[in-house]
Amino acid sequence: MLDIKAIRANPIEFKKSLKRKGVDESKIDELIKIDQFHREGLQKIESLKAKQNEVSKRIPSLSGNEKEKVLSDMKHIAEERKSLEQDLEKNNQLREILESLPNPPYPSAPDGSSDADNVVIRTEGKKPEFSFKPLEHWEIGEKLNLIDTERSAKVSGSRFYYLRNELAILQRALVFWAFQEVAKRGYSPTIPPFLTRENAIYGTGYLSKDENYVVNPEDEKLFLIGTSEVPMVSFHADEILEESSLPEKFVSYSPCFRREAGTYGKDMKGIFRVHQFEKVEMVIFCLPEDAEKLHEEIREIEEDLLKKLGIHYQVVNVCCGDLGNSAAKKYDLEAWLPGQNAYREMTSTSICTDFQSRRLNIRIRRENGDIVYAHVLNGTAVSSRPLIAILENFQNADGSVDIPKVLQPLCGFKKIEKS
RNA sequence: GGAGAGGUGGCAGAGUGGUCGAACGCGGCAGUCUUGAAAACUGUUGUGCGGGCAACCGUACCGUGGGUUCGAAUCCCACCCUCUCCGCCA
Repeated sequence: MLDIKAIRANPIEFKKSLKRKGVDESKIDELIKIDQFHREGLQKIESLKAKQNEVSKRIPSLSGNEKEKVLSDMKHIAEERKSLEQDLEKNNQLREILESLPNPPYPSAPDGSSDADNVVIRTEGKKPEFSFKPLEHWEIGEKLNLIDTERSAKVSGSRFYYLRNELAILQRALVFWAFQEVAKRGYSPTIPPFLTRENAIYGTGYLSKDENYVVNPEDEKLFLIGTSEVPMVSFHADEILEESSLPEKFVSYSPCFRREAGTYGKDMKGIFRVHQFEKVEMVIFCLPEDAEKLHEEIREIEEDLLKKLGIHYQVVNVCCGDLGNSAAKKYDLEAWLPGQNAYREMTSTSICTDFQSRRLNIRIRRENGDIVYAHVLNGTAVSSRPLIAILENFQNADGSVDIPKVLQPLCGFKKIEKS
C-alpha cells in the first residue's frame, strides 16, 4: 500500500515513477481529488465533533429550559454530522485505490514492460562444454530414476513429482547446506508456520490470494504459503522495532505451495514449475536508507551460493514491467541450463521498500524518536530449482551426474549413476 | 470434536453511561543524592489523522465493525482472536 501523504506532497514524481509500472496518470489525479474531498469532509466532521464534546461536558450541570434548548441544538449537530459522515463514506474509495497501486520502482530498475526487457548486468562463470548433446533435466531424471511425474500425476495431478533416490537426498542436502551457509552470515535461522491466515497473505501482497491454496474453507480459513516470506514478513506485524536492533536478518526454510494458475502449457515437463517445492529464503527488516546496500548483500550471498555449487549464471536487473506489485527493484540470478539451451531463473531478490510494512503495520522507532515504516527485503537462498541446474550442468557422456563438491559430504556420494 | 474463560497503554492490572487517554504498580527516560553503581526520592512517559513555521490546537483509538444516546472502554448486535479443561494425536 502506498502513502497518501507522500503522493500528496509529490504527485508529479509518483505519476512519473508509477507510469513506469504501467499506471495511468489519470489514476493519480483521481486519487488526489478524492483525497482532497475526503480531507475537507473530515475537517468539517472534526469541528462538529469538537463542538459536541465541548457542549456535552456542560450538560450535566444544566437544567430546565436551558437544558432543553442545548439538547435540541445537540440533536441538530448530531444529524448534520451523520449526514456528512454518510456522504464521505459513499465517496471513499481512497483506500481501495491506494491498495490497487503497485510499489513505484527504484530509479535503478530498468524501463520495460515484460521479461524481454530485463537487463543482463553480468555473467559469471562459463558455459560447460559437452562432447554430446546434453539432456534436459527431466530426461536425466527419468533415465536415472530420480524424477517420477507419471505416478505423481496419477496420485496428485499435473505439476507434481516424486523425487527419488539420490535426487531426494540431494534435495535435502541442498536445503540444509544453504540454510547453514546463510545462517553463518548472521541471518537468524527460522522455520515458520507453513499455513497462515489471510491477513499475512494479504499483507505481504506478493502472491495474490488466488495464488494460494485454501485449507478447510468452511472450518478454519488458513492458506498454504507460497513462500516463507509470507510468515517471515508477518513475523513483526503490528510491532515497532527499535533502530538499535536493525537490520534484522532471517533465513527461513519452508515448503512452498503454488497454484500456478494461468500458466497452462508453460514448463510442463520436469520440476521447473510445480505446485510444491522447497525453499530457503532470506528476509531483512531495515531502515529505508540501508535497503539498497542490503539488497546488494543478499545478491552477493545468492551469487556466492551458486558459485560454490559451480553453476554458471547471469545477473539480471528486472525491468519495471516484470517487477510485480511489491518490488521496487529486483535481481534475478539465471542459471545456464545446457539441456534447455537457455538461462532460467534460479533465485531472485527484491526490495519491497515499505509497501508490505504499511499493510502489516511494521514500524521502526529511530534513535531520535521518529517513527518510520520498516523497509523489507527478501531473496532466495535456494529452491528446488538448482537441482535442475545440477542435473543438466554436471551430466556426463555415460549418463551419470556429478555432485557439487560442497554437497558431497552431506549426500554421502559423489556421483549419481545408473544402477 | 465437547465444555468453559477472556481480549484495556511496553508489561501487569483497575475501571459498568458524563473532565477516562484511562487509577495503582512494574518497566523505560530525565533529574537529585553518590567517587561510581545500586537503593531511595522527584518529575516524565502511547499511536494515528488533520491544522500550524513553531510552542501548540483539534480529533480518533480500551480486539474489529455496526447500533442505542446529547454523551460509550462501560449498554445492545455481529464478527475476529486468544487461553484453559476433556477427547484425539506426531
